[in-house]
Amino acid sequence: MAKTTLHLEKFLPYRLSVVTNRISGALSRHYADRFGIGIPEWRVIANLGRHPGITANDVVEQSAMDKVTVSRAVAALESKGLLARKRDINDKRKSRLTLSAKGQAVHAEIAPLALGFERDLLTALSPDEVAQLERIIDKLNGKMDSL
Amino acid sequence: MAKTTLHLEKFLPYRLSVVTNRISGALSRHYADRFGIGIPEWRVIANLGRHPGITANDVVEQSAMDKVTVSRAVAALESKGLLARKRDINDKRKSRLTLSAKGQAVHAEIAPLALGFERDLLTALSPDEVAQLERIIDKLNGKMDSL
DNA sequence: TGAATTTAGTTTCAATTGTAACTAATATAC
DNA sequence: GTATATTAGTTACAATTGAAACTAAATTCA
Repeated sequence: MAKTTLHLEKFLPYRLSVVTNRISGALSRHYADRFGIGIPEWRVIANLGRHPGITANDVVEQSAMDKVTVSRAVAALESKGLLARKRDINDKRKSRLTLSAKGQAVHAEIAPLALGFERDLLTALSPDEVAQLERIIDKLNGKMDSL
Repeated sequence: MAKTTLHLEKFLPYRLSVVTNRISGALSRHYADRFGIGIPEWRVIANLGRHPGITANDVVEQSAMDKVTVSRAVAALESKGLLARKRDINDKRKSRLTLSAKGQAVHAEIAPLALGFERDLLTALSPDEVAQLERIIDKLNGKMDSL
C-alpha cells in the first residue's frame, strides 16, 4: 500500500535536505570566518589543490557547481591573490588555474580541518554504514542522471 | 591510517550536498512552475496540511528553516489567499495559521506529486537501503545536535 | 508593581545566487 | 575558406537569502 499522506518529517528528499544543510553550514563555519572564504571558493581551492592547472570548466564538471558561481569564485580568489590564471596557449578561451603559494597555504590549512570534521561526523556511523551511505549516494546520483 | 589528502569527489559532506541539491531542484521543478510556489512556501503548506493551527514559529522548529524565510513564505501565501492567520487570543504575538480552501486544494494536488517523486526516486534503492538511509540520517542529525 | 529579559514575528540591508544574454575563441560543415 | 555552431567564460539583472536591528507582547524577577 503506497503512502497517500505527506508527512514532511518522513519525506526523504526533505530530510536529506535538512541534514545536508546542517552539515554544510557547520563545516563552513569551521573555515569561513577564519579565512574569509565561502563555500564555492573553498570548493575551487579544493579542486585546484588536487588538480593544479585545470580550467574553470573542469571545476564546473567535477564539482556540479554552476559555471557562474565558479567564475565568480575564481575571480574572488584571484583578487585575493590565492590563485593565478594563465591563458592556455592552444585555446585562448581557457585559463589554466593554479593555486599561488598563499593559496596552497590556505589549502594546507583547511584540508586537514575539513577532513577532521568529516572524521568526527562519521564517528556517528559504523564503517558499514559509511559504506552503505556511499553506495546509496551513488545510486541516487545514478537515478538523477536518468531523470 | 587516517586520510590526509582531501579528495573532493570522496568527501562525504560534499557528495551529500551535491546529490541533495540535485534532488531538491528536480522536485521543486515538479511544482514550482505549475503552481507558482517556491520551496519554502511549499514546506509551509506541507506543515500546515498536517498540523493546522500551528504558528510560524512551530513551522520554524519543525522544518529547520530560517524564521525570516518562514515569515516571508507565510506572507506570500497569505497574499495569494492560500492561508489565513488568526491572532492567538491568549498570546497576541502569535498567529495561528491554517490553509484556506484554496490552500488545501493546492496541498491536495502537490502532496501526491511529491510522494510520487519520492516513490520514483526510491526505486533506485532496495527496501533495505531505504531503511539504512533513514537510520543514517537520524544518526547524522543526532551527531549534529551534539555539535 | 515596574524594570529587565525573552519571545514572536517583521523589516531593512547587503551578500549570494542563478537565468539569460553576451563576447571571444575554436571547431564543424558546406 | 567562409558561414554556422559550439565552447569558455563573463556580465547584467532580478530573485532569494540570512544577519542584524527592530516592534510588540509576554514573562521573569526584584
